[in-house]
Amino acid sequence: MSTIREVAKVANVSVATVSRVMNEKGYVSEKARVAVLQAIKQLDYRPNRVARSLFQKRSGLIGLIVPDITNPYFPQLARAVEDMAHKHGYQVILCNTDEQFQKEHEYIQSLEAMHVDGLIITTNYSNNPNYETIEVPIVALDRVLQGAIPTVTSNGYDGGKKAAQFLLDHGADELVVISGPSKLPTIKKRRDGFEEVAGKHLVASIESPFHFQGALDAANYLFDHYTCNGIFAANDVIAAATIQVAAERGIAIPEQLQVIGYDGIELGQMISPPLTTIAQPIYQMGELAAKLLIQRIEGKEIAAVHHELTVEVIERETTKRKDEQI
Amino acid sequence: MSTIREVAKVANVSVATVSRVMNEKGYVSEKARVAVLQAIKQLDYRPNRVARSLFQKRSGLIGLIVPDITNPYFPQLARAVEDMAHKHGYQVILCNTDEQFQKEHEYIQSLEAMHVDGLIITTNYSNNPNYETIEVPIVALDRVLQGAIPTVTSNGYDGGKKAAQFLLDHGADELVVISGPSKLPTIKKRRDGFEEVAGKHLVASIESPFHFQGALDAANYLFDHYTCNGIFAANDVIAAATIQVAAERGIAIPEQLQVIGYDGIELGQMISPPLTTIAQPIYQMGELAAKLLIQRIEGKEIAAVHHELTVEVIERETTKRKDEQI
DNA sequence: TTGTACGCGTTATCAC
DNA sequence: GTGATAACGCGTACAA
Repeated sequence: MSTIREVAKVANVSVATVSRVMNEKGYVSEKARVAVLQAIKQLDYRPNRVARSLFQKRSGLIGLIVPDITNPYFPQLARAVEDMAHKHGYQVILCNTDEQFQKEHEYIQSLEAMHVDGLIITTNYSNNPNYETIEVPIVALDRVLQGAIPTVTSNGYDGGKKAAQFLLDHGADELVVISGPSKLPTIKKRRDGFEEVAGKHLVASIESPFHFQGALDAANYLFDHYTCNGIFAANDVIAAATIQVAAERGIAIPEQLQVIGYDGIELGQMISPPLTTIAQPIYQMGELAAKLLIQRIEGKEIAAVHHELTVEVIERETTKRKDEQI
Repeated sequence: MSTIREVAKVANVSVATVSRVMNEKGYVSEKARVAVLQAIKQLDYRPNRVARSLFQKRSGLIGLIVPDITNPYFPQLARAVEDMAHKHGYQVILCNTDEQFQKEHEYIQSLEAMHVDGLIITTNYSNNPNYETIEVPIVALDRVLQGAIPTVTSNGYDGGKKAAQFLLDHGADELVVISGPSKLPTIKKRRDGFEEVAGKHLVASIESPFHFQGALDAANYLFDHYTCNGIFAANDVIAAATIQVAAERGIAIPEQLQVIGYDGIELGQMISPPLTTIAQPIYQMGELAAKLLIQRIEGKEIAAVHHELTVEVIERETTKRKDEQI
């Protein structure tokens, strides 16, 4: 890899001139310009981003911290973040915390030490007081962080209410919610909204991990202990596990049991029957988070507001048709 | 963020001493050591990785280039790579090429310019002659690159053969393979293996994109033009789409049609009926690729060999039981 | 219009 | 044992 000095030598100018040509700053004669351009091409010169970062104190890197990349929700989010970042000339460093506080902490330290320009965080631990001490700009995505940190989520409370209303409207009257870990505020809201509308029709409210294997256990527990005809799962993976277990037990969906998920990931279309779900605008959420972050990075003061995007029901085949319910 | 100079000042020593303490190199008196440690703690000093990279010419970063992170196969791979990298003190930069040559090229340039220590590449374009000119160590994962580049794949040829044999053994005698883009050598092998064993039982061989939507189209095309009772899909996503379309058309699986996928991603367990598939050792592949890369980075000369891991059939419910077939 | 020289934060090589 | 000091490659005052 050649350096700016070699280019200067080949072009018979000084490094300053090369730099000026590269960054299109300051005056440089046409003759020098073409000589430099020529030399750059000849040597396949690309500026060393490390040295540049050191000087400029910006790295062009955005850290994206997710709890579990094998949960398909996060790749879709990551994809949106990456697209937007790429569009603005940033690169994304993706880190997996495994839901472990320790790993999250390590990654944040590490990313700060490598001078990322900003951080998008989709994990949170209520007992973590550190976010306020982080010097780089942060945006929280899908989860809510303490402190004055801009946040992007979907309206889970409304989503929960819509799910309950939808099930009731379609003839289910014994409702269950399989929530995720309720220590996550965004998750708790989904359950709260659901329970409020479900009212006296609520049969049970249980918790499940987000990963498929754990959700299978939760679903088995549910069917062992309760009977119901309408289930709201806190995410689509849990819904898929629920459907899987129902199928094993010979419970007909949607005839005997209606299921509605949350997220709107592609998985919902892949399973049979295709999943009715409360869809978050995942791509927009990722884009918005990235956009907010980049604005902050580039100096615009943005309010530490909470952006709560609306969700909508996508009706597929794990719920009854309106005309079937009668 | 405080610098080494500030630490030196607080501890009343020179920066050299601080550096020695940090890196545990060279002699330093116990008294100086505790003073430095004390100062480091007090200032919450962490060395600037950018400056360190500039000097050492290593960044502690590994670039991982994938074609599509929303295809669940790649997150599982990424997860393995990341775990192994993390274990050795490296961080992973994940980049999405969208199967576009242009983006891949940009990312590689960019990653080189930021002095990543190595590259793991899971995309390839037969018309890309550039890999040989890249200066950092490279390992190819799941795809085969030209030039003397170590490669990790699964034995797709054997996988294809196993799939055909399995279908034949379970009573299917009109076989179809829905392959992925055949310009990818690893994909082509799966098809070749299948076709060889299928022999005169092969009814059709069609191609499909890897993403779900495209695979739906391919499956519809298939059912419009051919009849068959055994399908081998080049990956699990295509298999899921095929099953979806079959369900829509009222084709009973596995009674009328048996389906076998390839990959062994978690999705296979999530769909109904659960998917019989040729499982790659995904996690091991990711680990191995990362391990090979790190070995090369750290100076060990490793042969540019092709590591081809074995695959195995995971029998689930999209194929008939042996005892049912009669 | 162009070149010299310095600083960014770190590590390594010398003298002391 | 320890402290100056010279790199690493880049960008930019400032002088020419």
